[in-house]
Amino acid sequence: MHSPHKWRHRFRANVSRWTVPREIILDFLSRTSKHMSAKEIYASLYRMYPGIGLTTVYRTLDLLVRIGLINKLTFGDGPSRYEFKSEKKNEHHHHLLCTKCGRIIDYNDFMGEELKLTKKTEETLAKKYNFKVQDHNIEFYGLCEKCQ
Amino acid sequence: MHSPHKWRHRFRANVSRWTVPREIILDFLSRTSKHMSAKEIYASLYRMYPGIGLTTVYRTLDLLVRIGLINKLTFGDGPSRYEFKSEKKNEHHHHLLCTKCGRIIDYNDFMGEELKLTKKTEETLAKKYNFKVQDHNIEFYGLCEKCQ
DNA sequence: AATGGTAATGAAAACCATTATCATTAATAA
DNA sequence: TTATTAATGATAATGGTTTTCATTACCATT
Ligand SMILES: [Mn+2]
Ligand SMILES: [Mn+2]
Ligand SMILES: [Zn+2]
Ligand SMILES: [Zn+2]
Repeated sequence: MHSPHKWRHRFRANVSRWTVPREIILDFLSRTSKHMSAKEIYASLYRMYPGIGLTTVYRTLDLLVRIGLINKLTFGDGPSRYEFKSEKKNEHHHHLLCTKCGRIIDYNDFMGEELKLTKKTEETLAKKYNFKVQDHNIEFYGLCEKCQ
Repeated sequence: MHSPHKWRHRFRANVSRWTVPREIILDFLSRTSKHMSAKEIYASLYRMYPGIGLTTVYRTLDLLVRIGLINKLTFGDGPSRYEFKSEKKNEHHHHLLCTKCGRIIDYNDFMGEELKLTKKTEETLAKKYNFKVQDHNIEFYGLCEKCQ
């Protein structure tokens, strides 16, 4: 697995080596739309690649977050979950979380309005609290179709 | 500690008993504006009430969240934090989180605009995904005054 | 006020996600 | 090819939270 790959340069730029486990994990995440925990990723990969340890999954996920290729999602219950971050600018999205069954729904409606609100908020909060906003997170809690 | 208290009926309504540890913990939270972890609450109470166990703090916090008297905040790093939920309608607020030092800043600017956005979002998402929104959370990540 | 049924408590152990350790392996530059 | 050193993976350790279980204390009913 030494073929040139579209993400290889991102690792170089971050003084990190392009390794087999990293490619496998990143490739796996890029092909799923699920929000998976480290253990779930480990288990999914185990059948095909039993050599990859859970520790390496954790370390790789941490690196991918630092590099900016994936998002780490921490909802109140259970383990952290991860999702591939699409490079397409219009695929920025947030989540609906079912408080009963735990279902996670992506949505990207209202991104225009949201951008307007967040931009305005960021500017004013920067002045008022001298706080430099880098990112934001919005989530809605409630009951999904099946659970209400 | 058997005096009638303004929160006592909330416990009754939830088939829960009004106990000394519960009153102490709730009273403590209602008097601080900090966002504290279970262990921090336990430690704060220990001097005056060394009889209250950490387990009871966890259980009481869980109950208070269920009853709706406090909020549980789970930022990615470290333990969950808790804050008293003000009964005043205009004190709904969100958080600015410093990614460097962990500082948490409350803000309640733009609540008008926010309400407009969230209401609109809730309505449309209810139709589109048949999802019944109960609550929402917004947070901004960045660098606080001291850390930039 | 006394009683009894049962929820709540607290100490300890268990649980579980995540991180640290360390000997071994493998990616990269020379 | 070789040397350097980052990355890996098995294992142990960590730390927040939950479970267990014997004891205590609410509180509805006498
Ligand atoms: Mn998503
Ligand atoms: Mn707050
Ligand atoms: Zn559901
Ligand atoms: Zn800071």
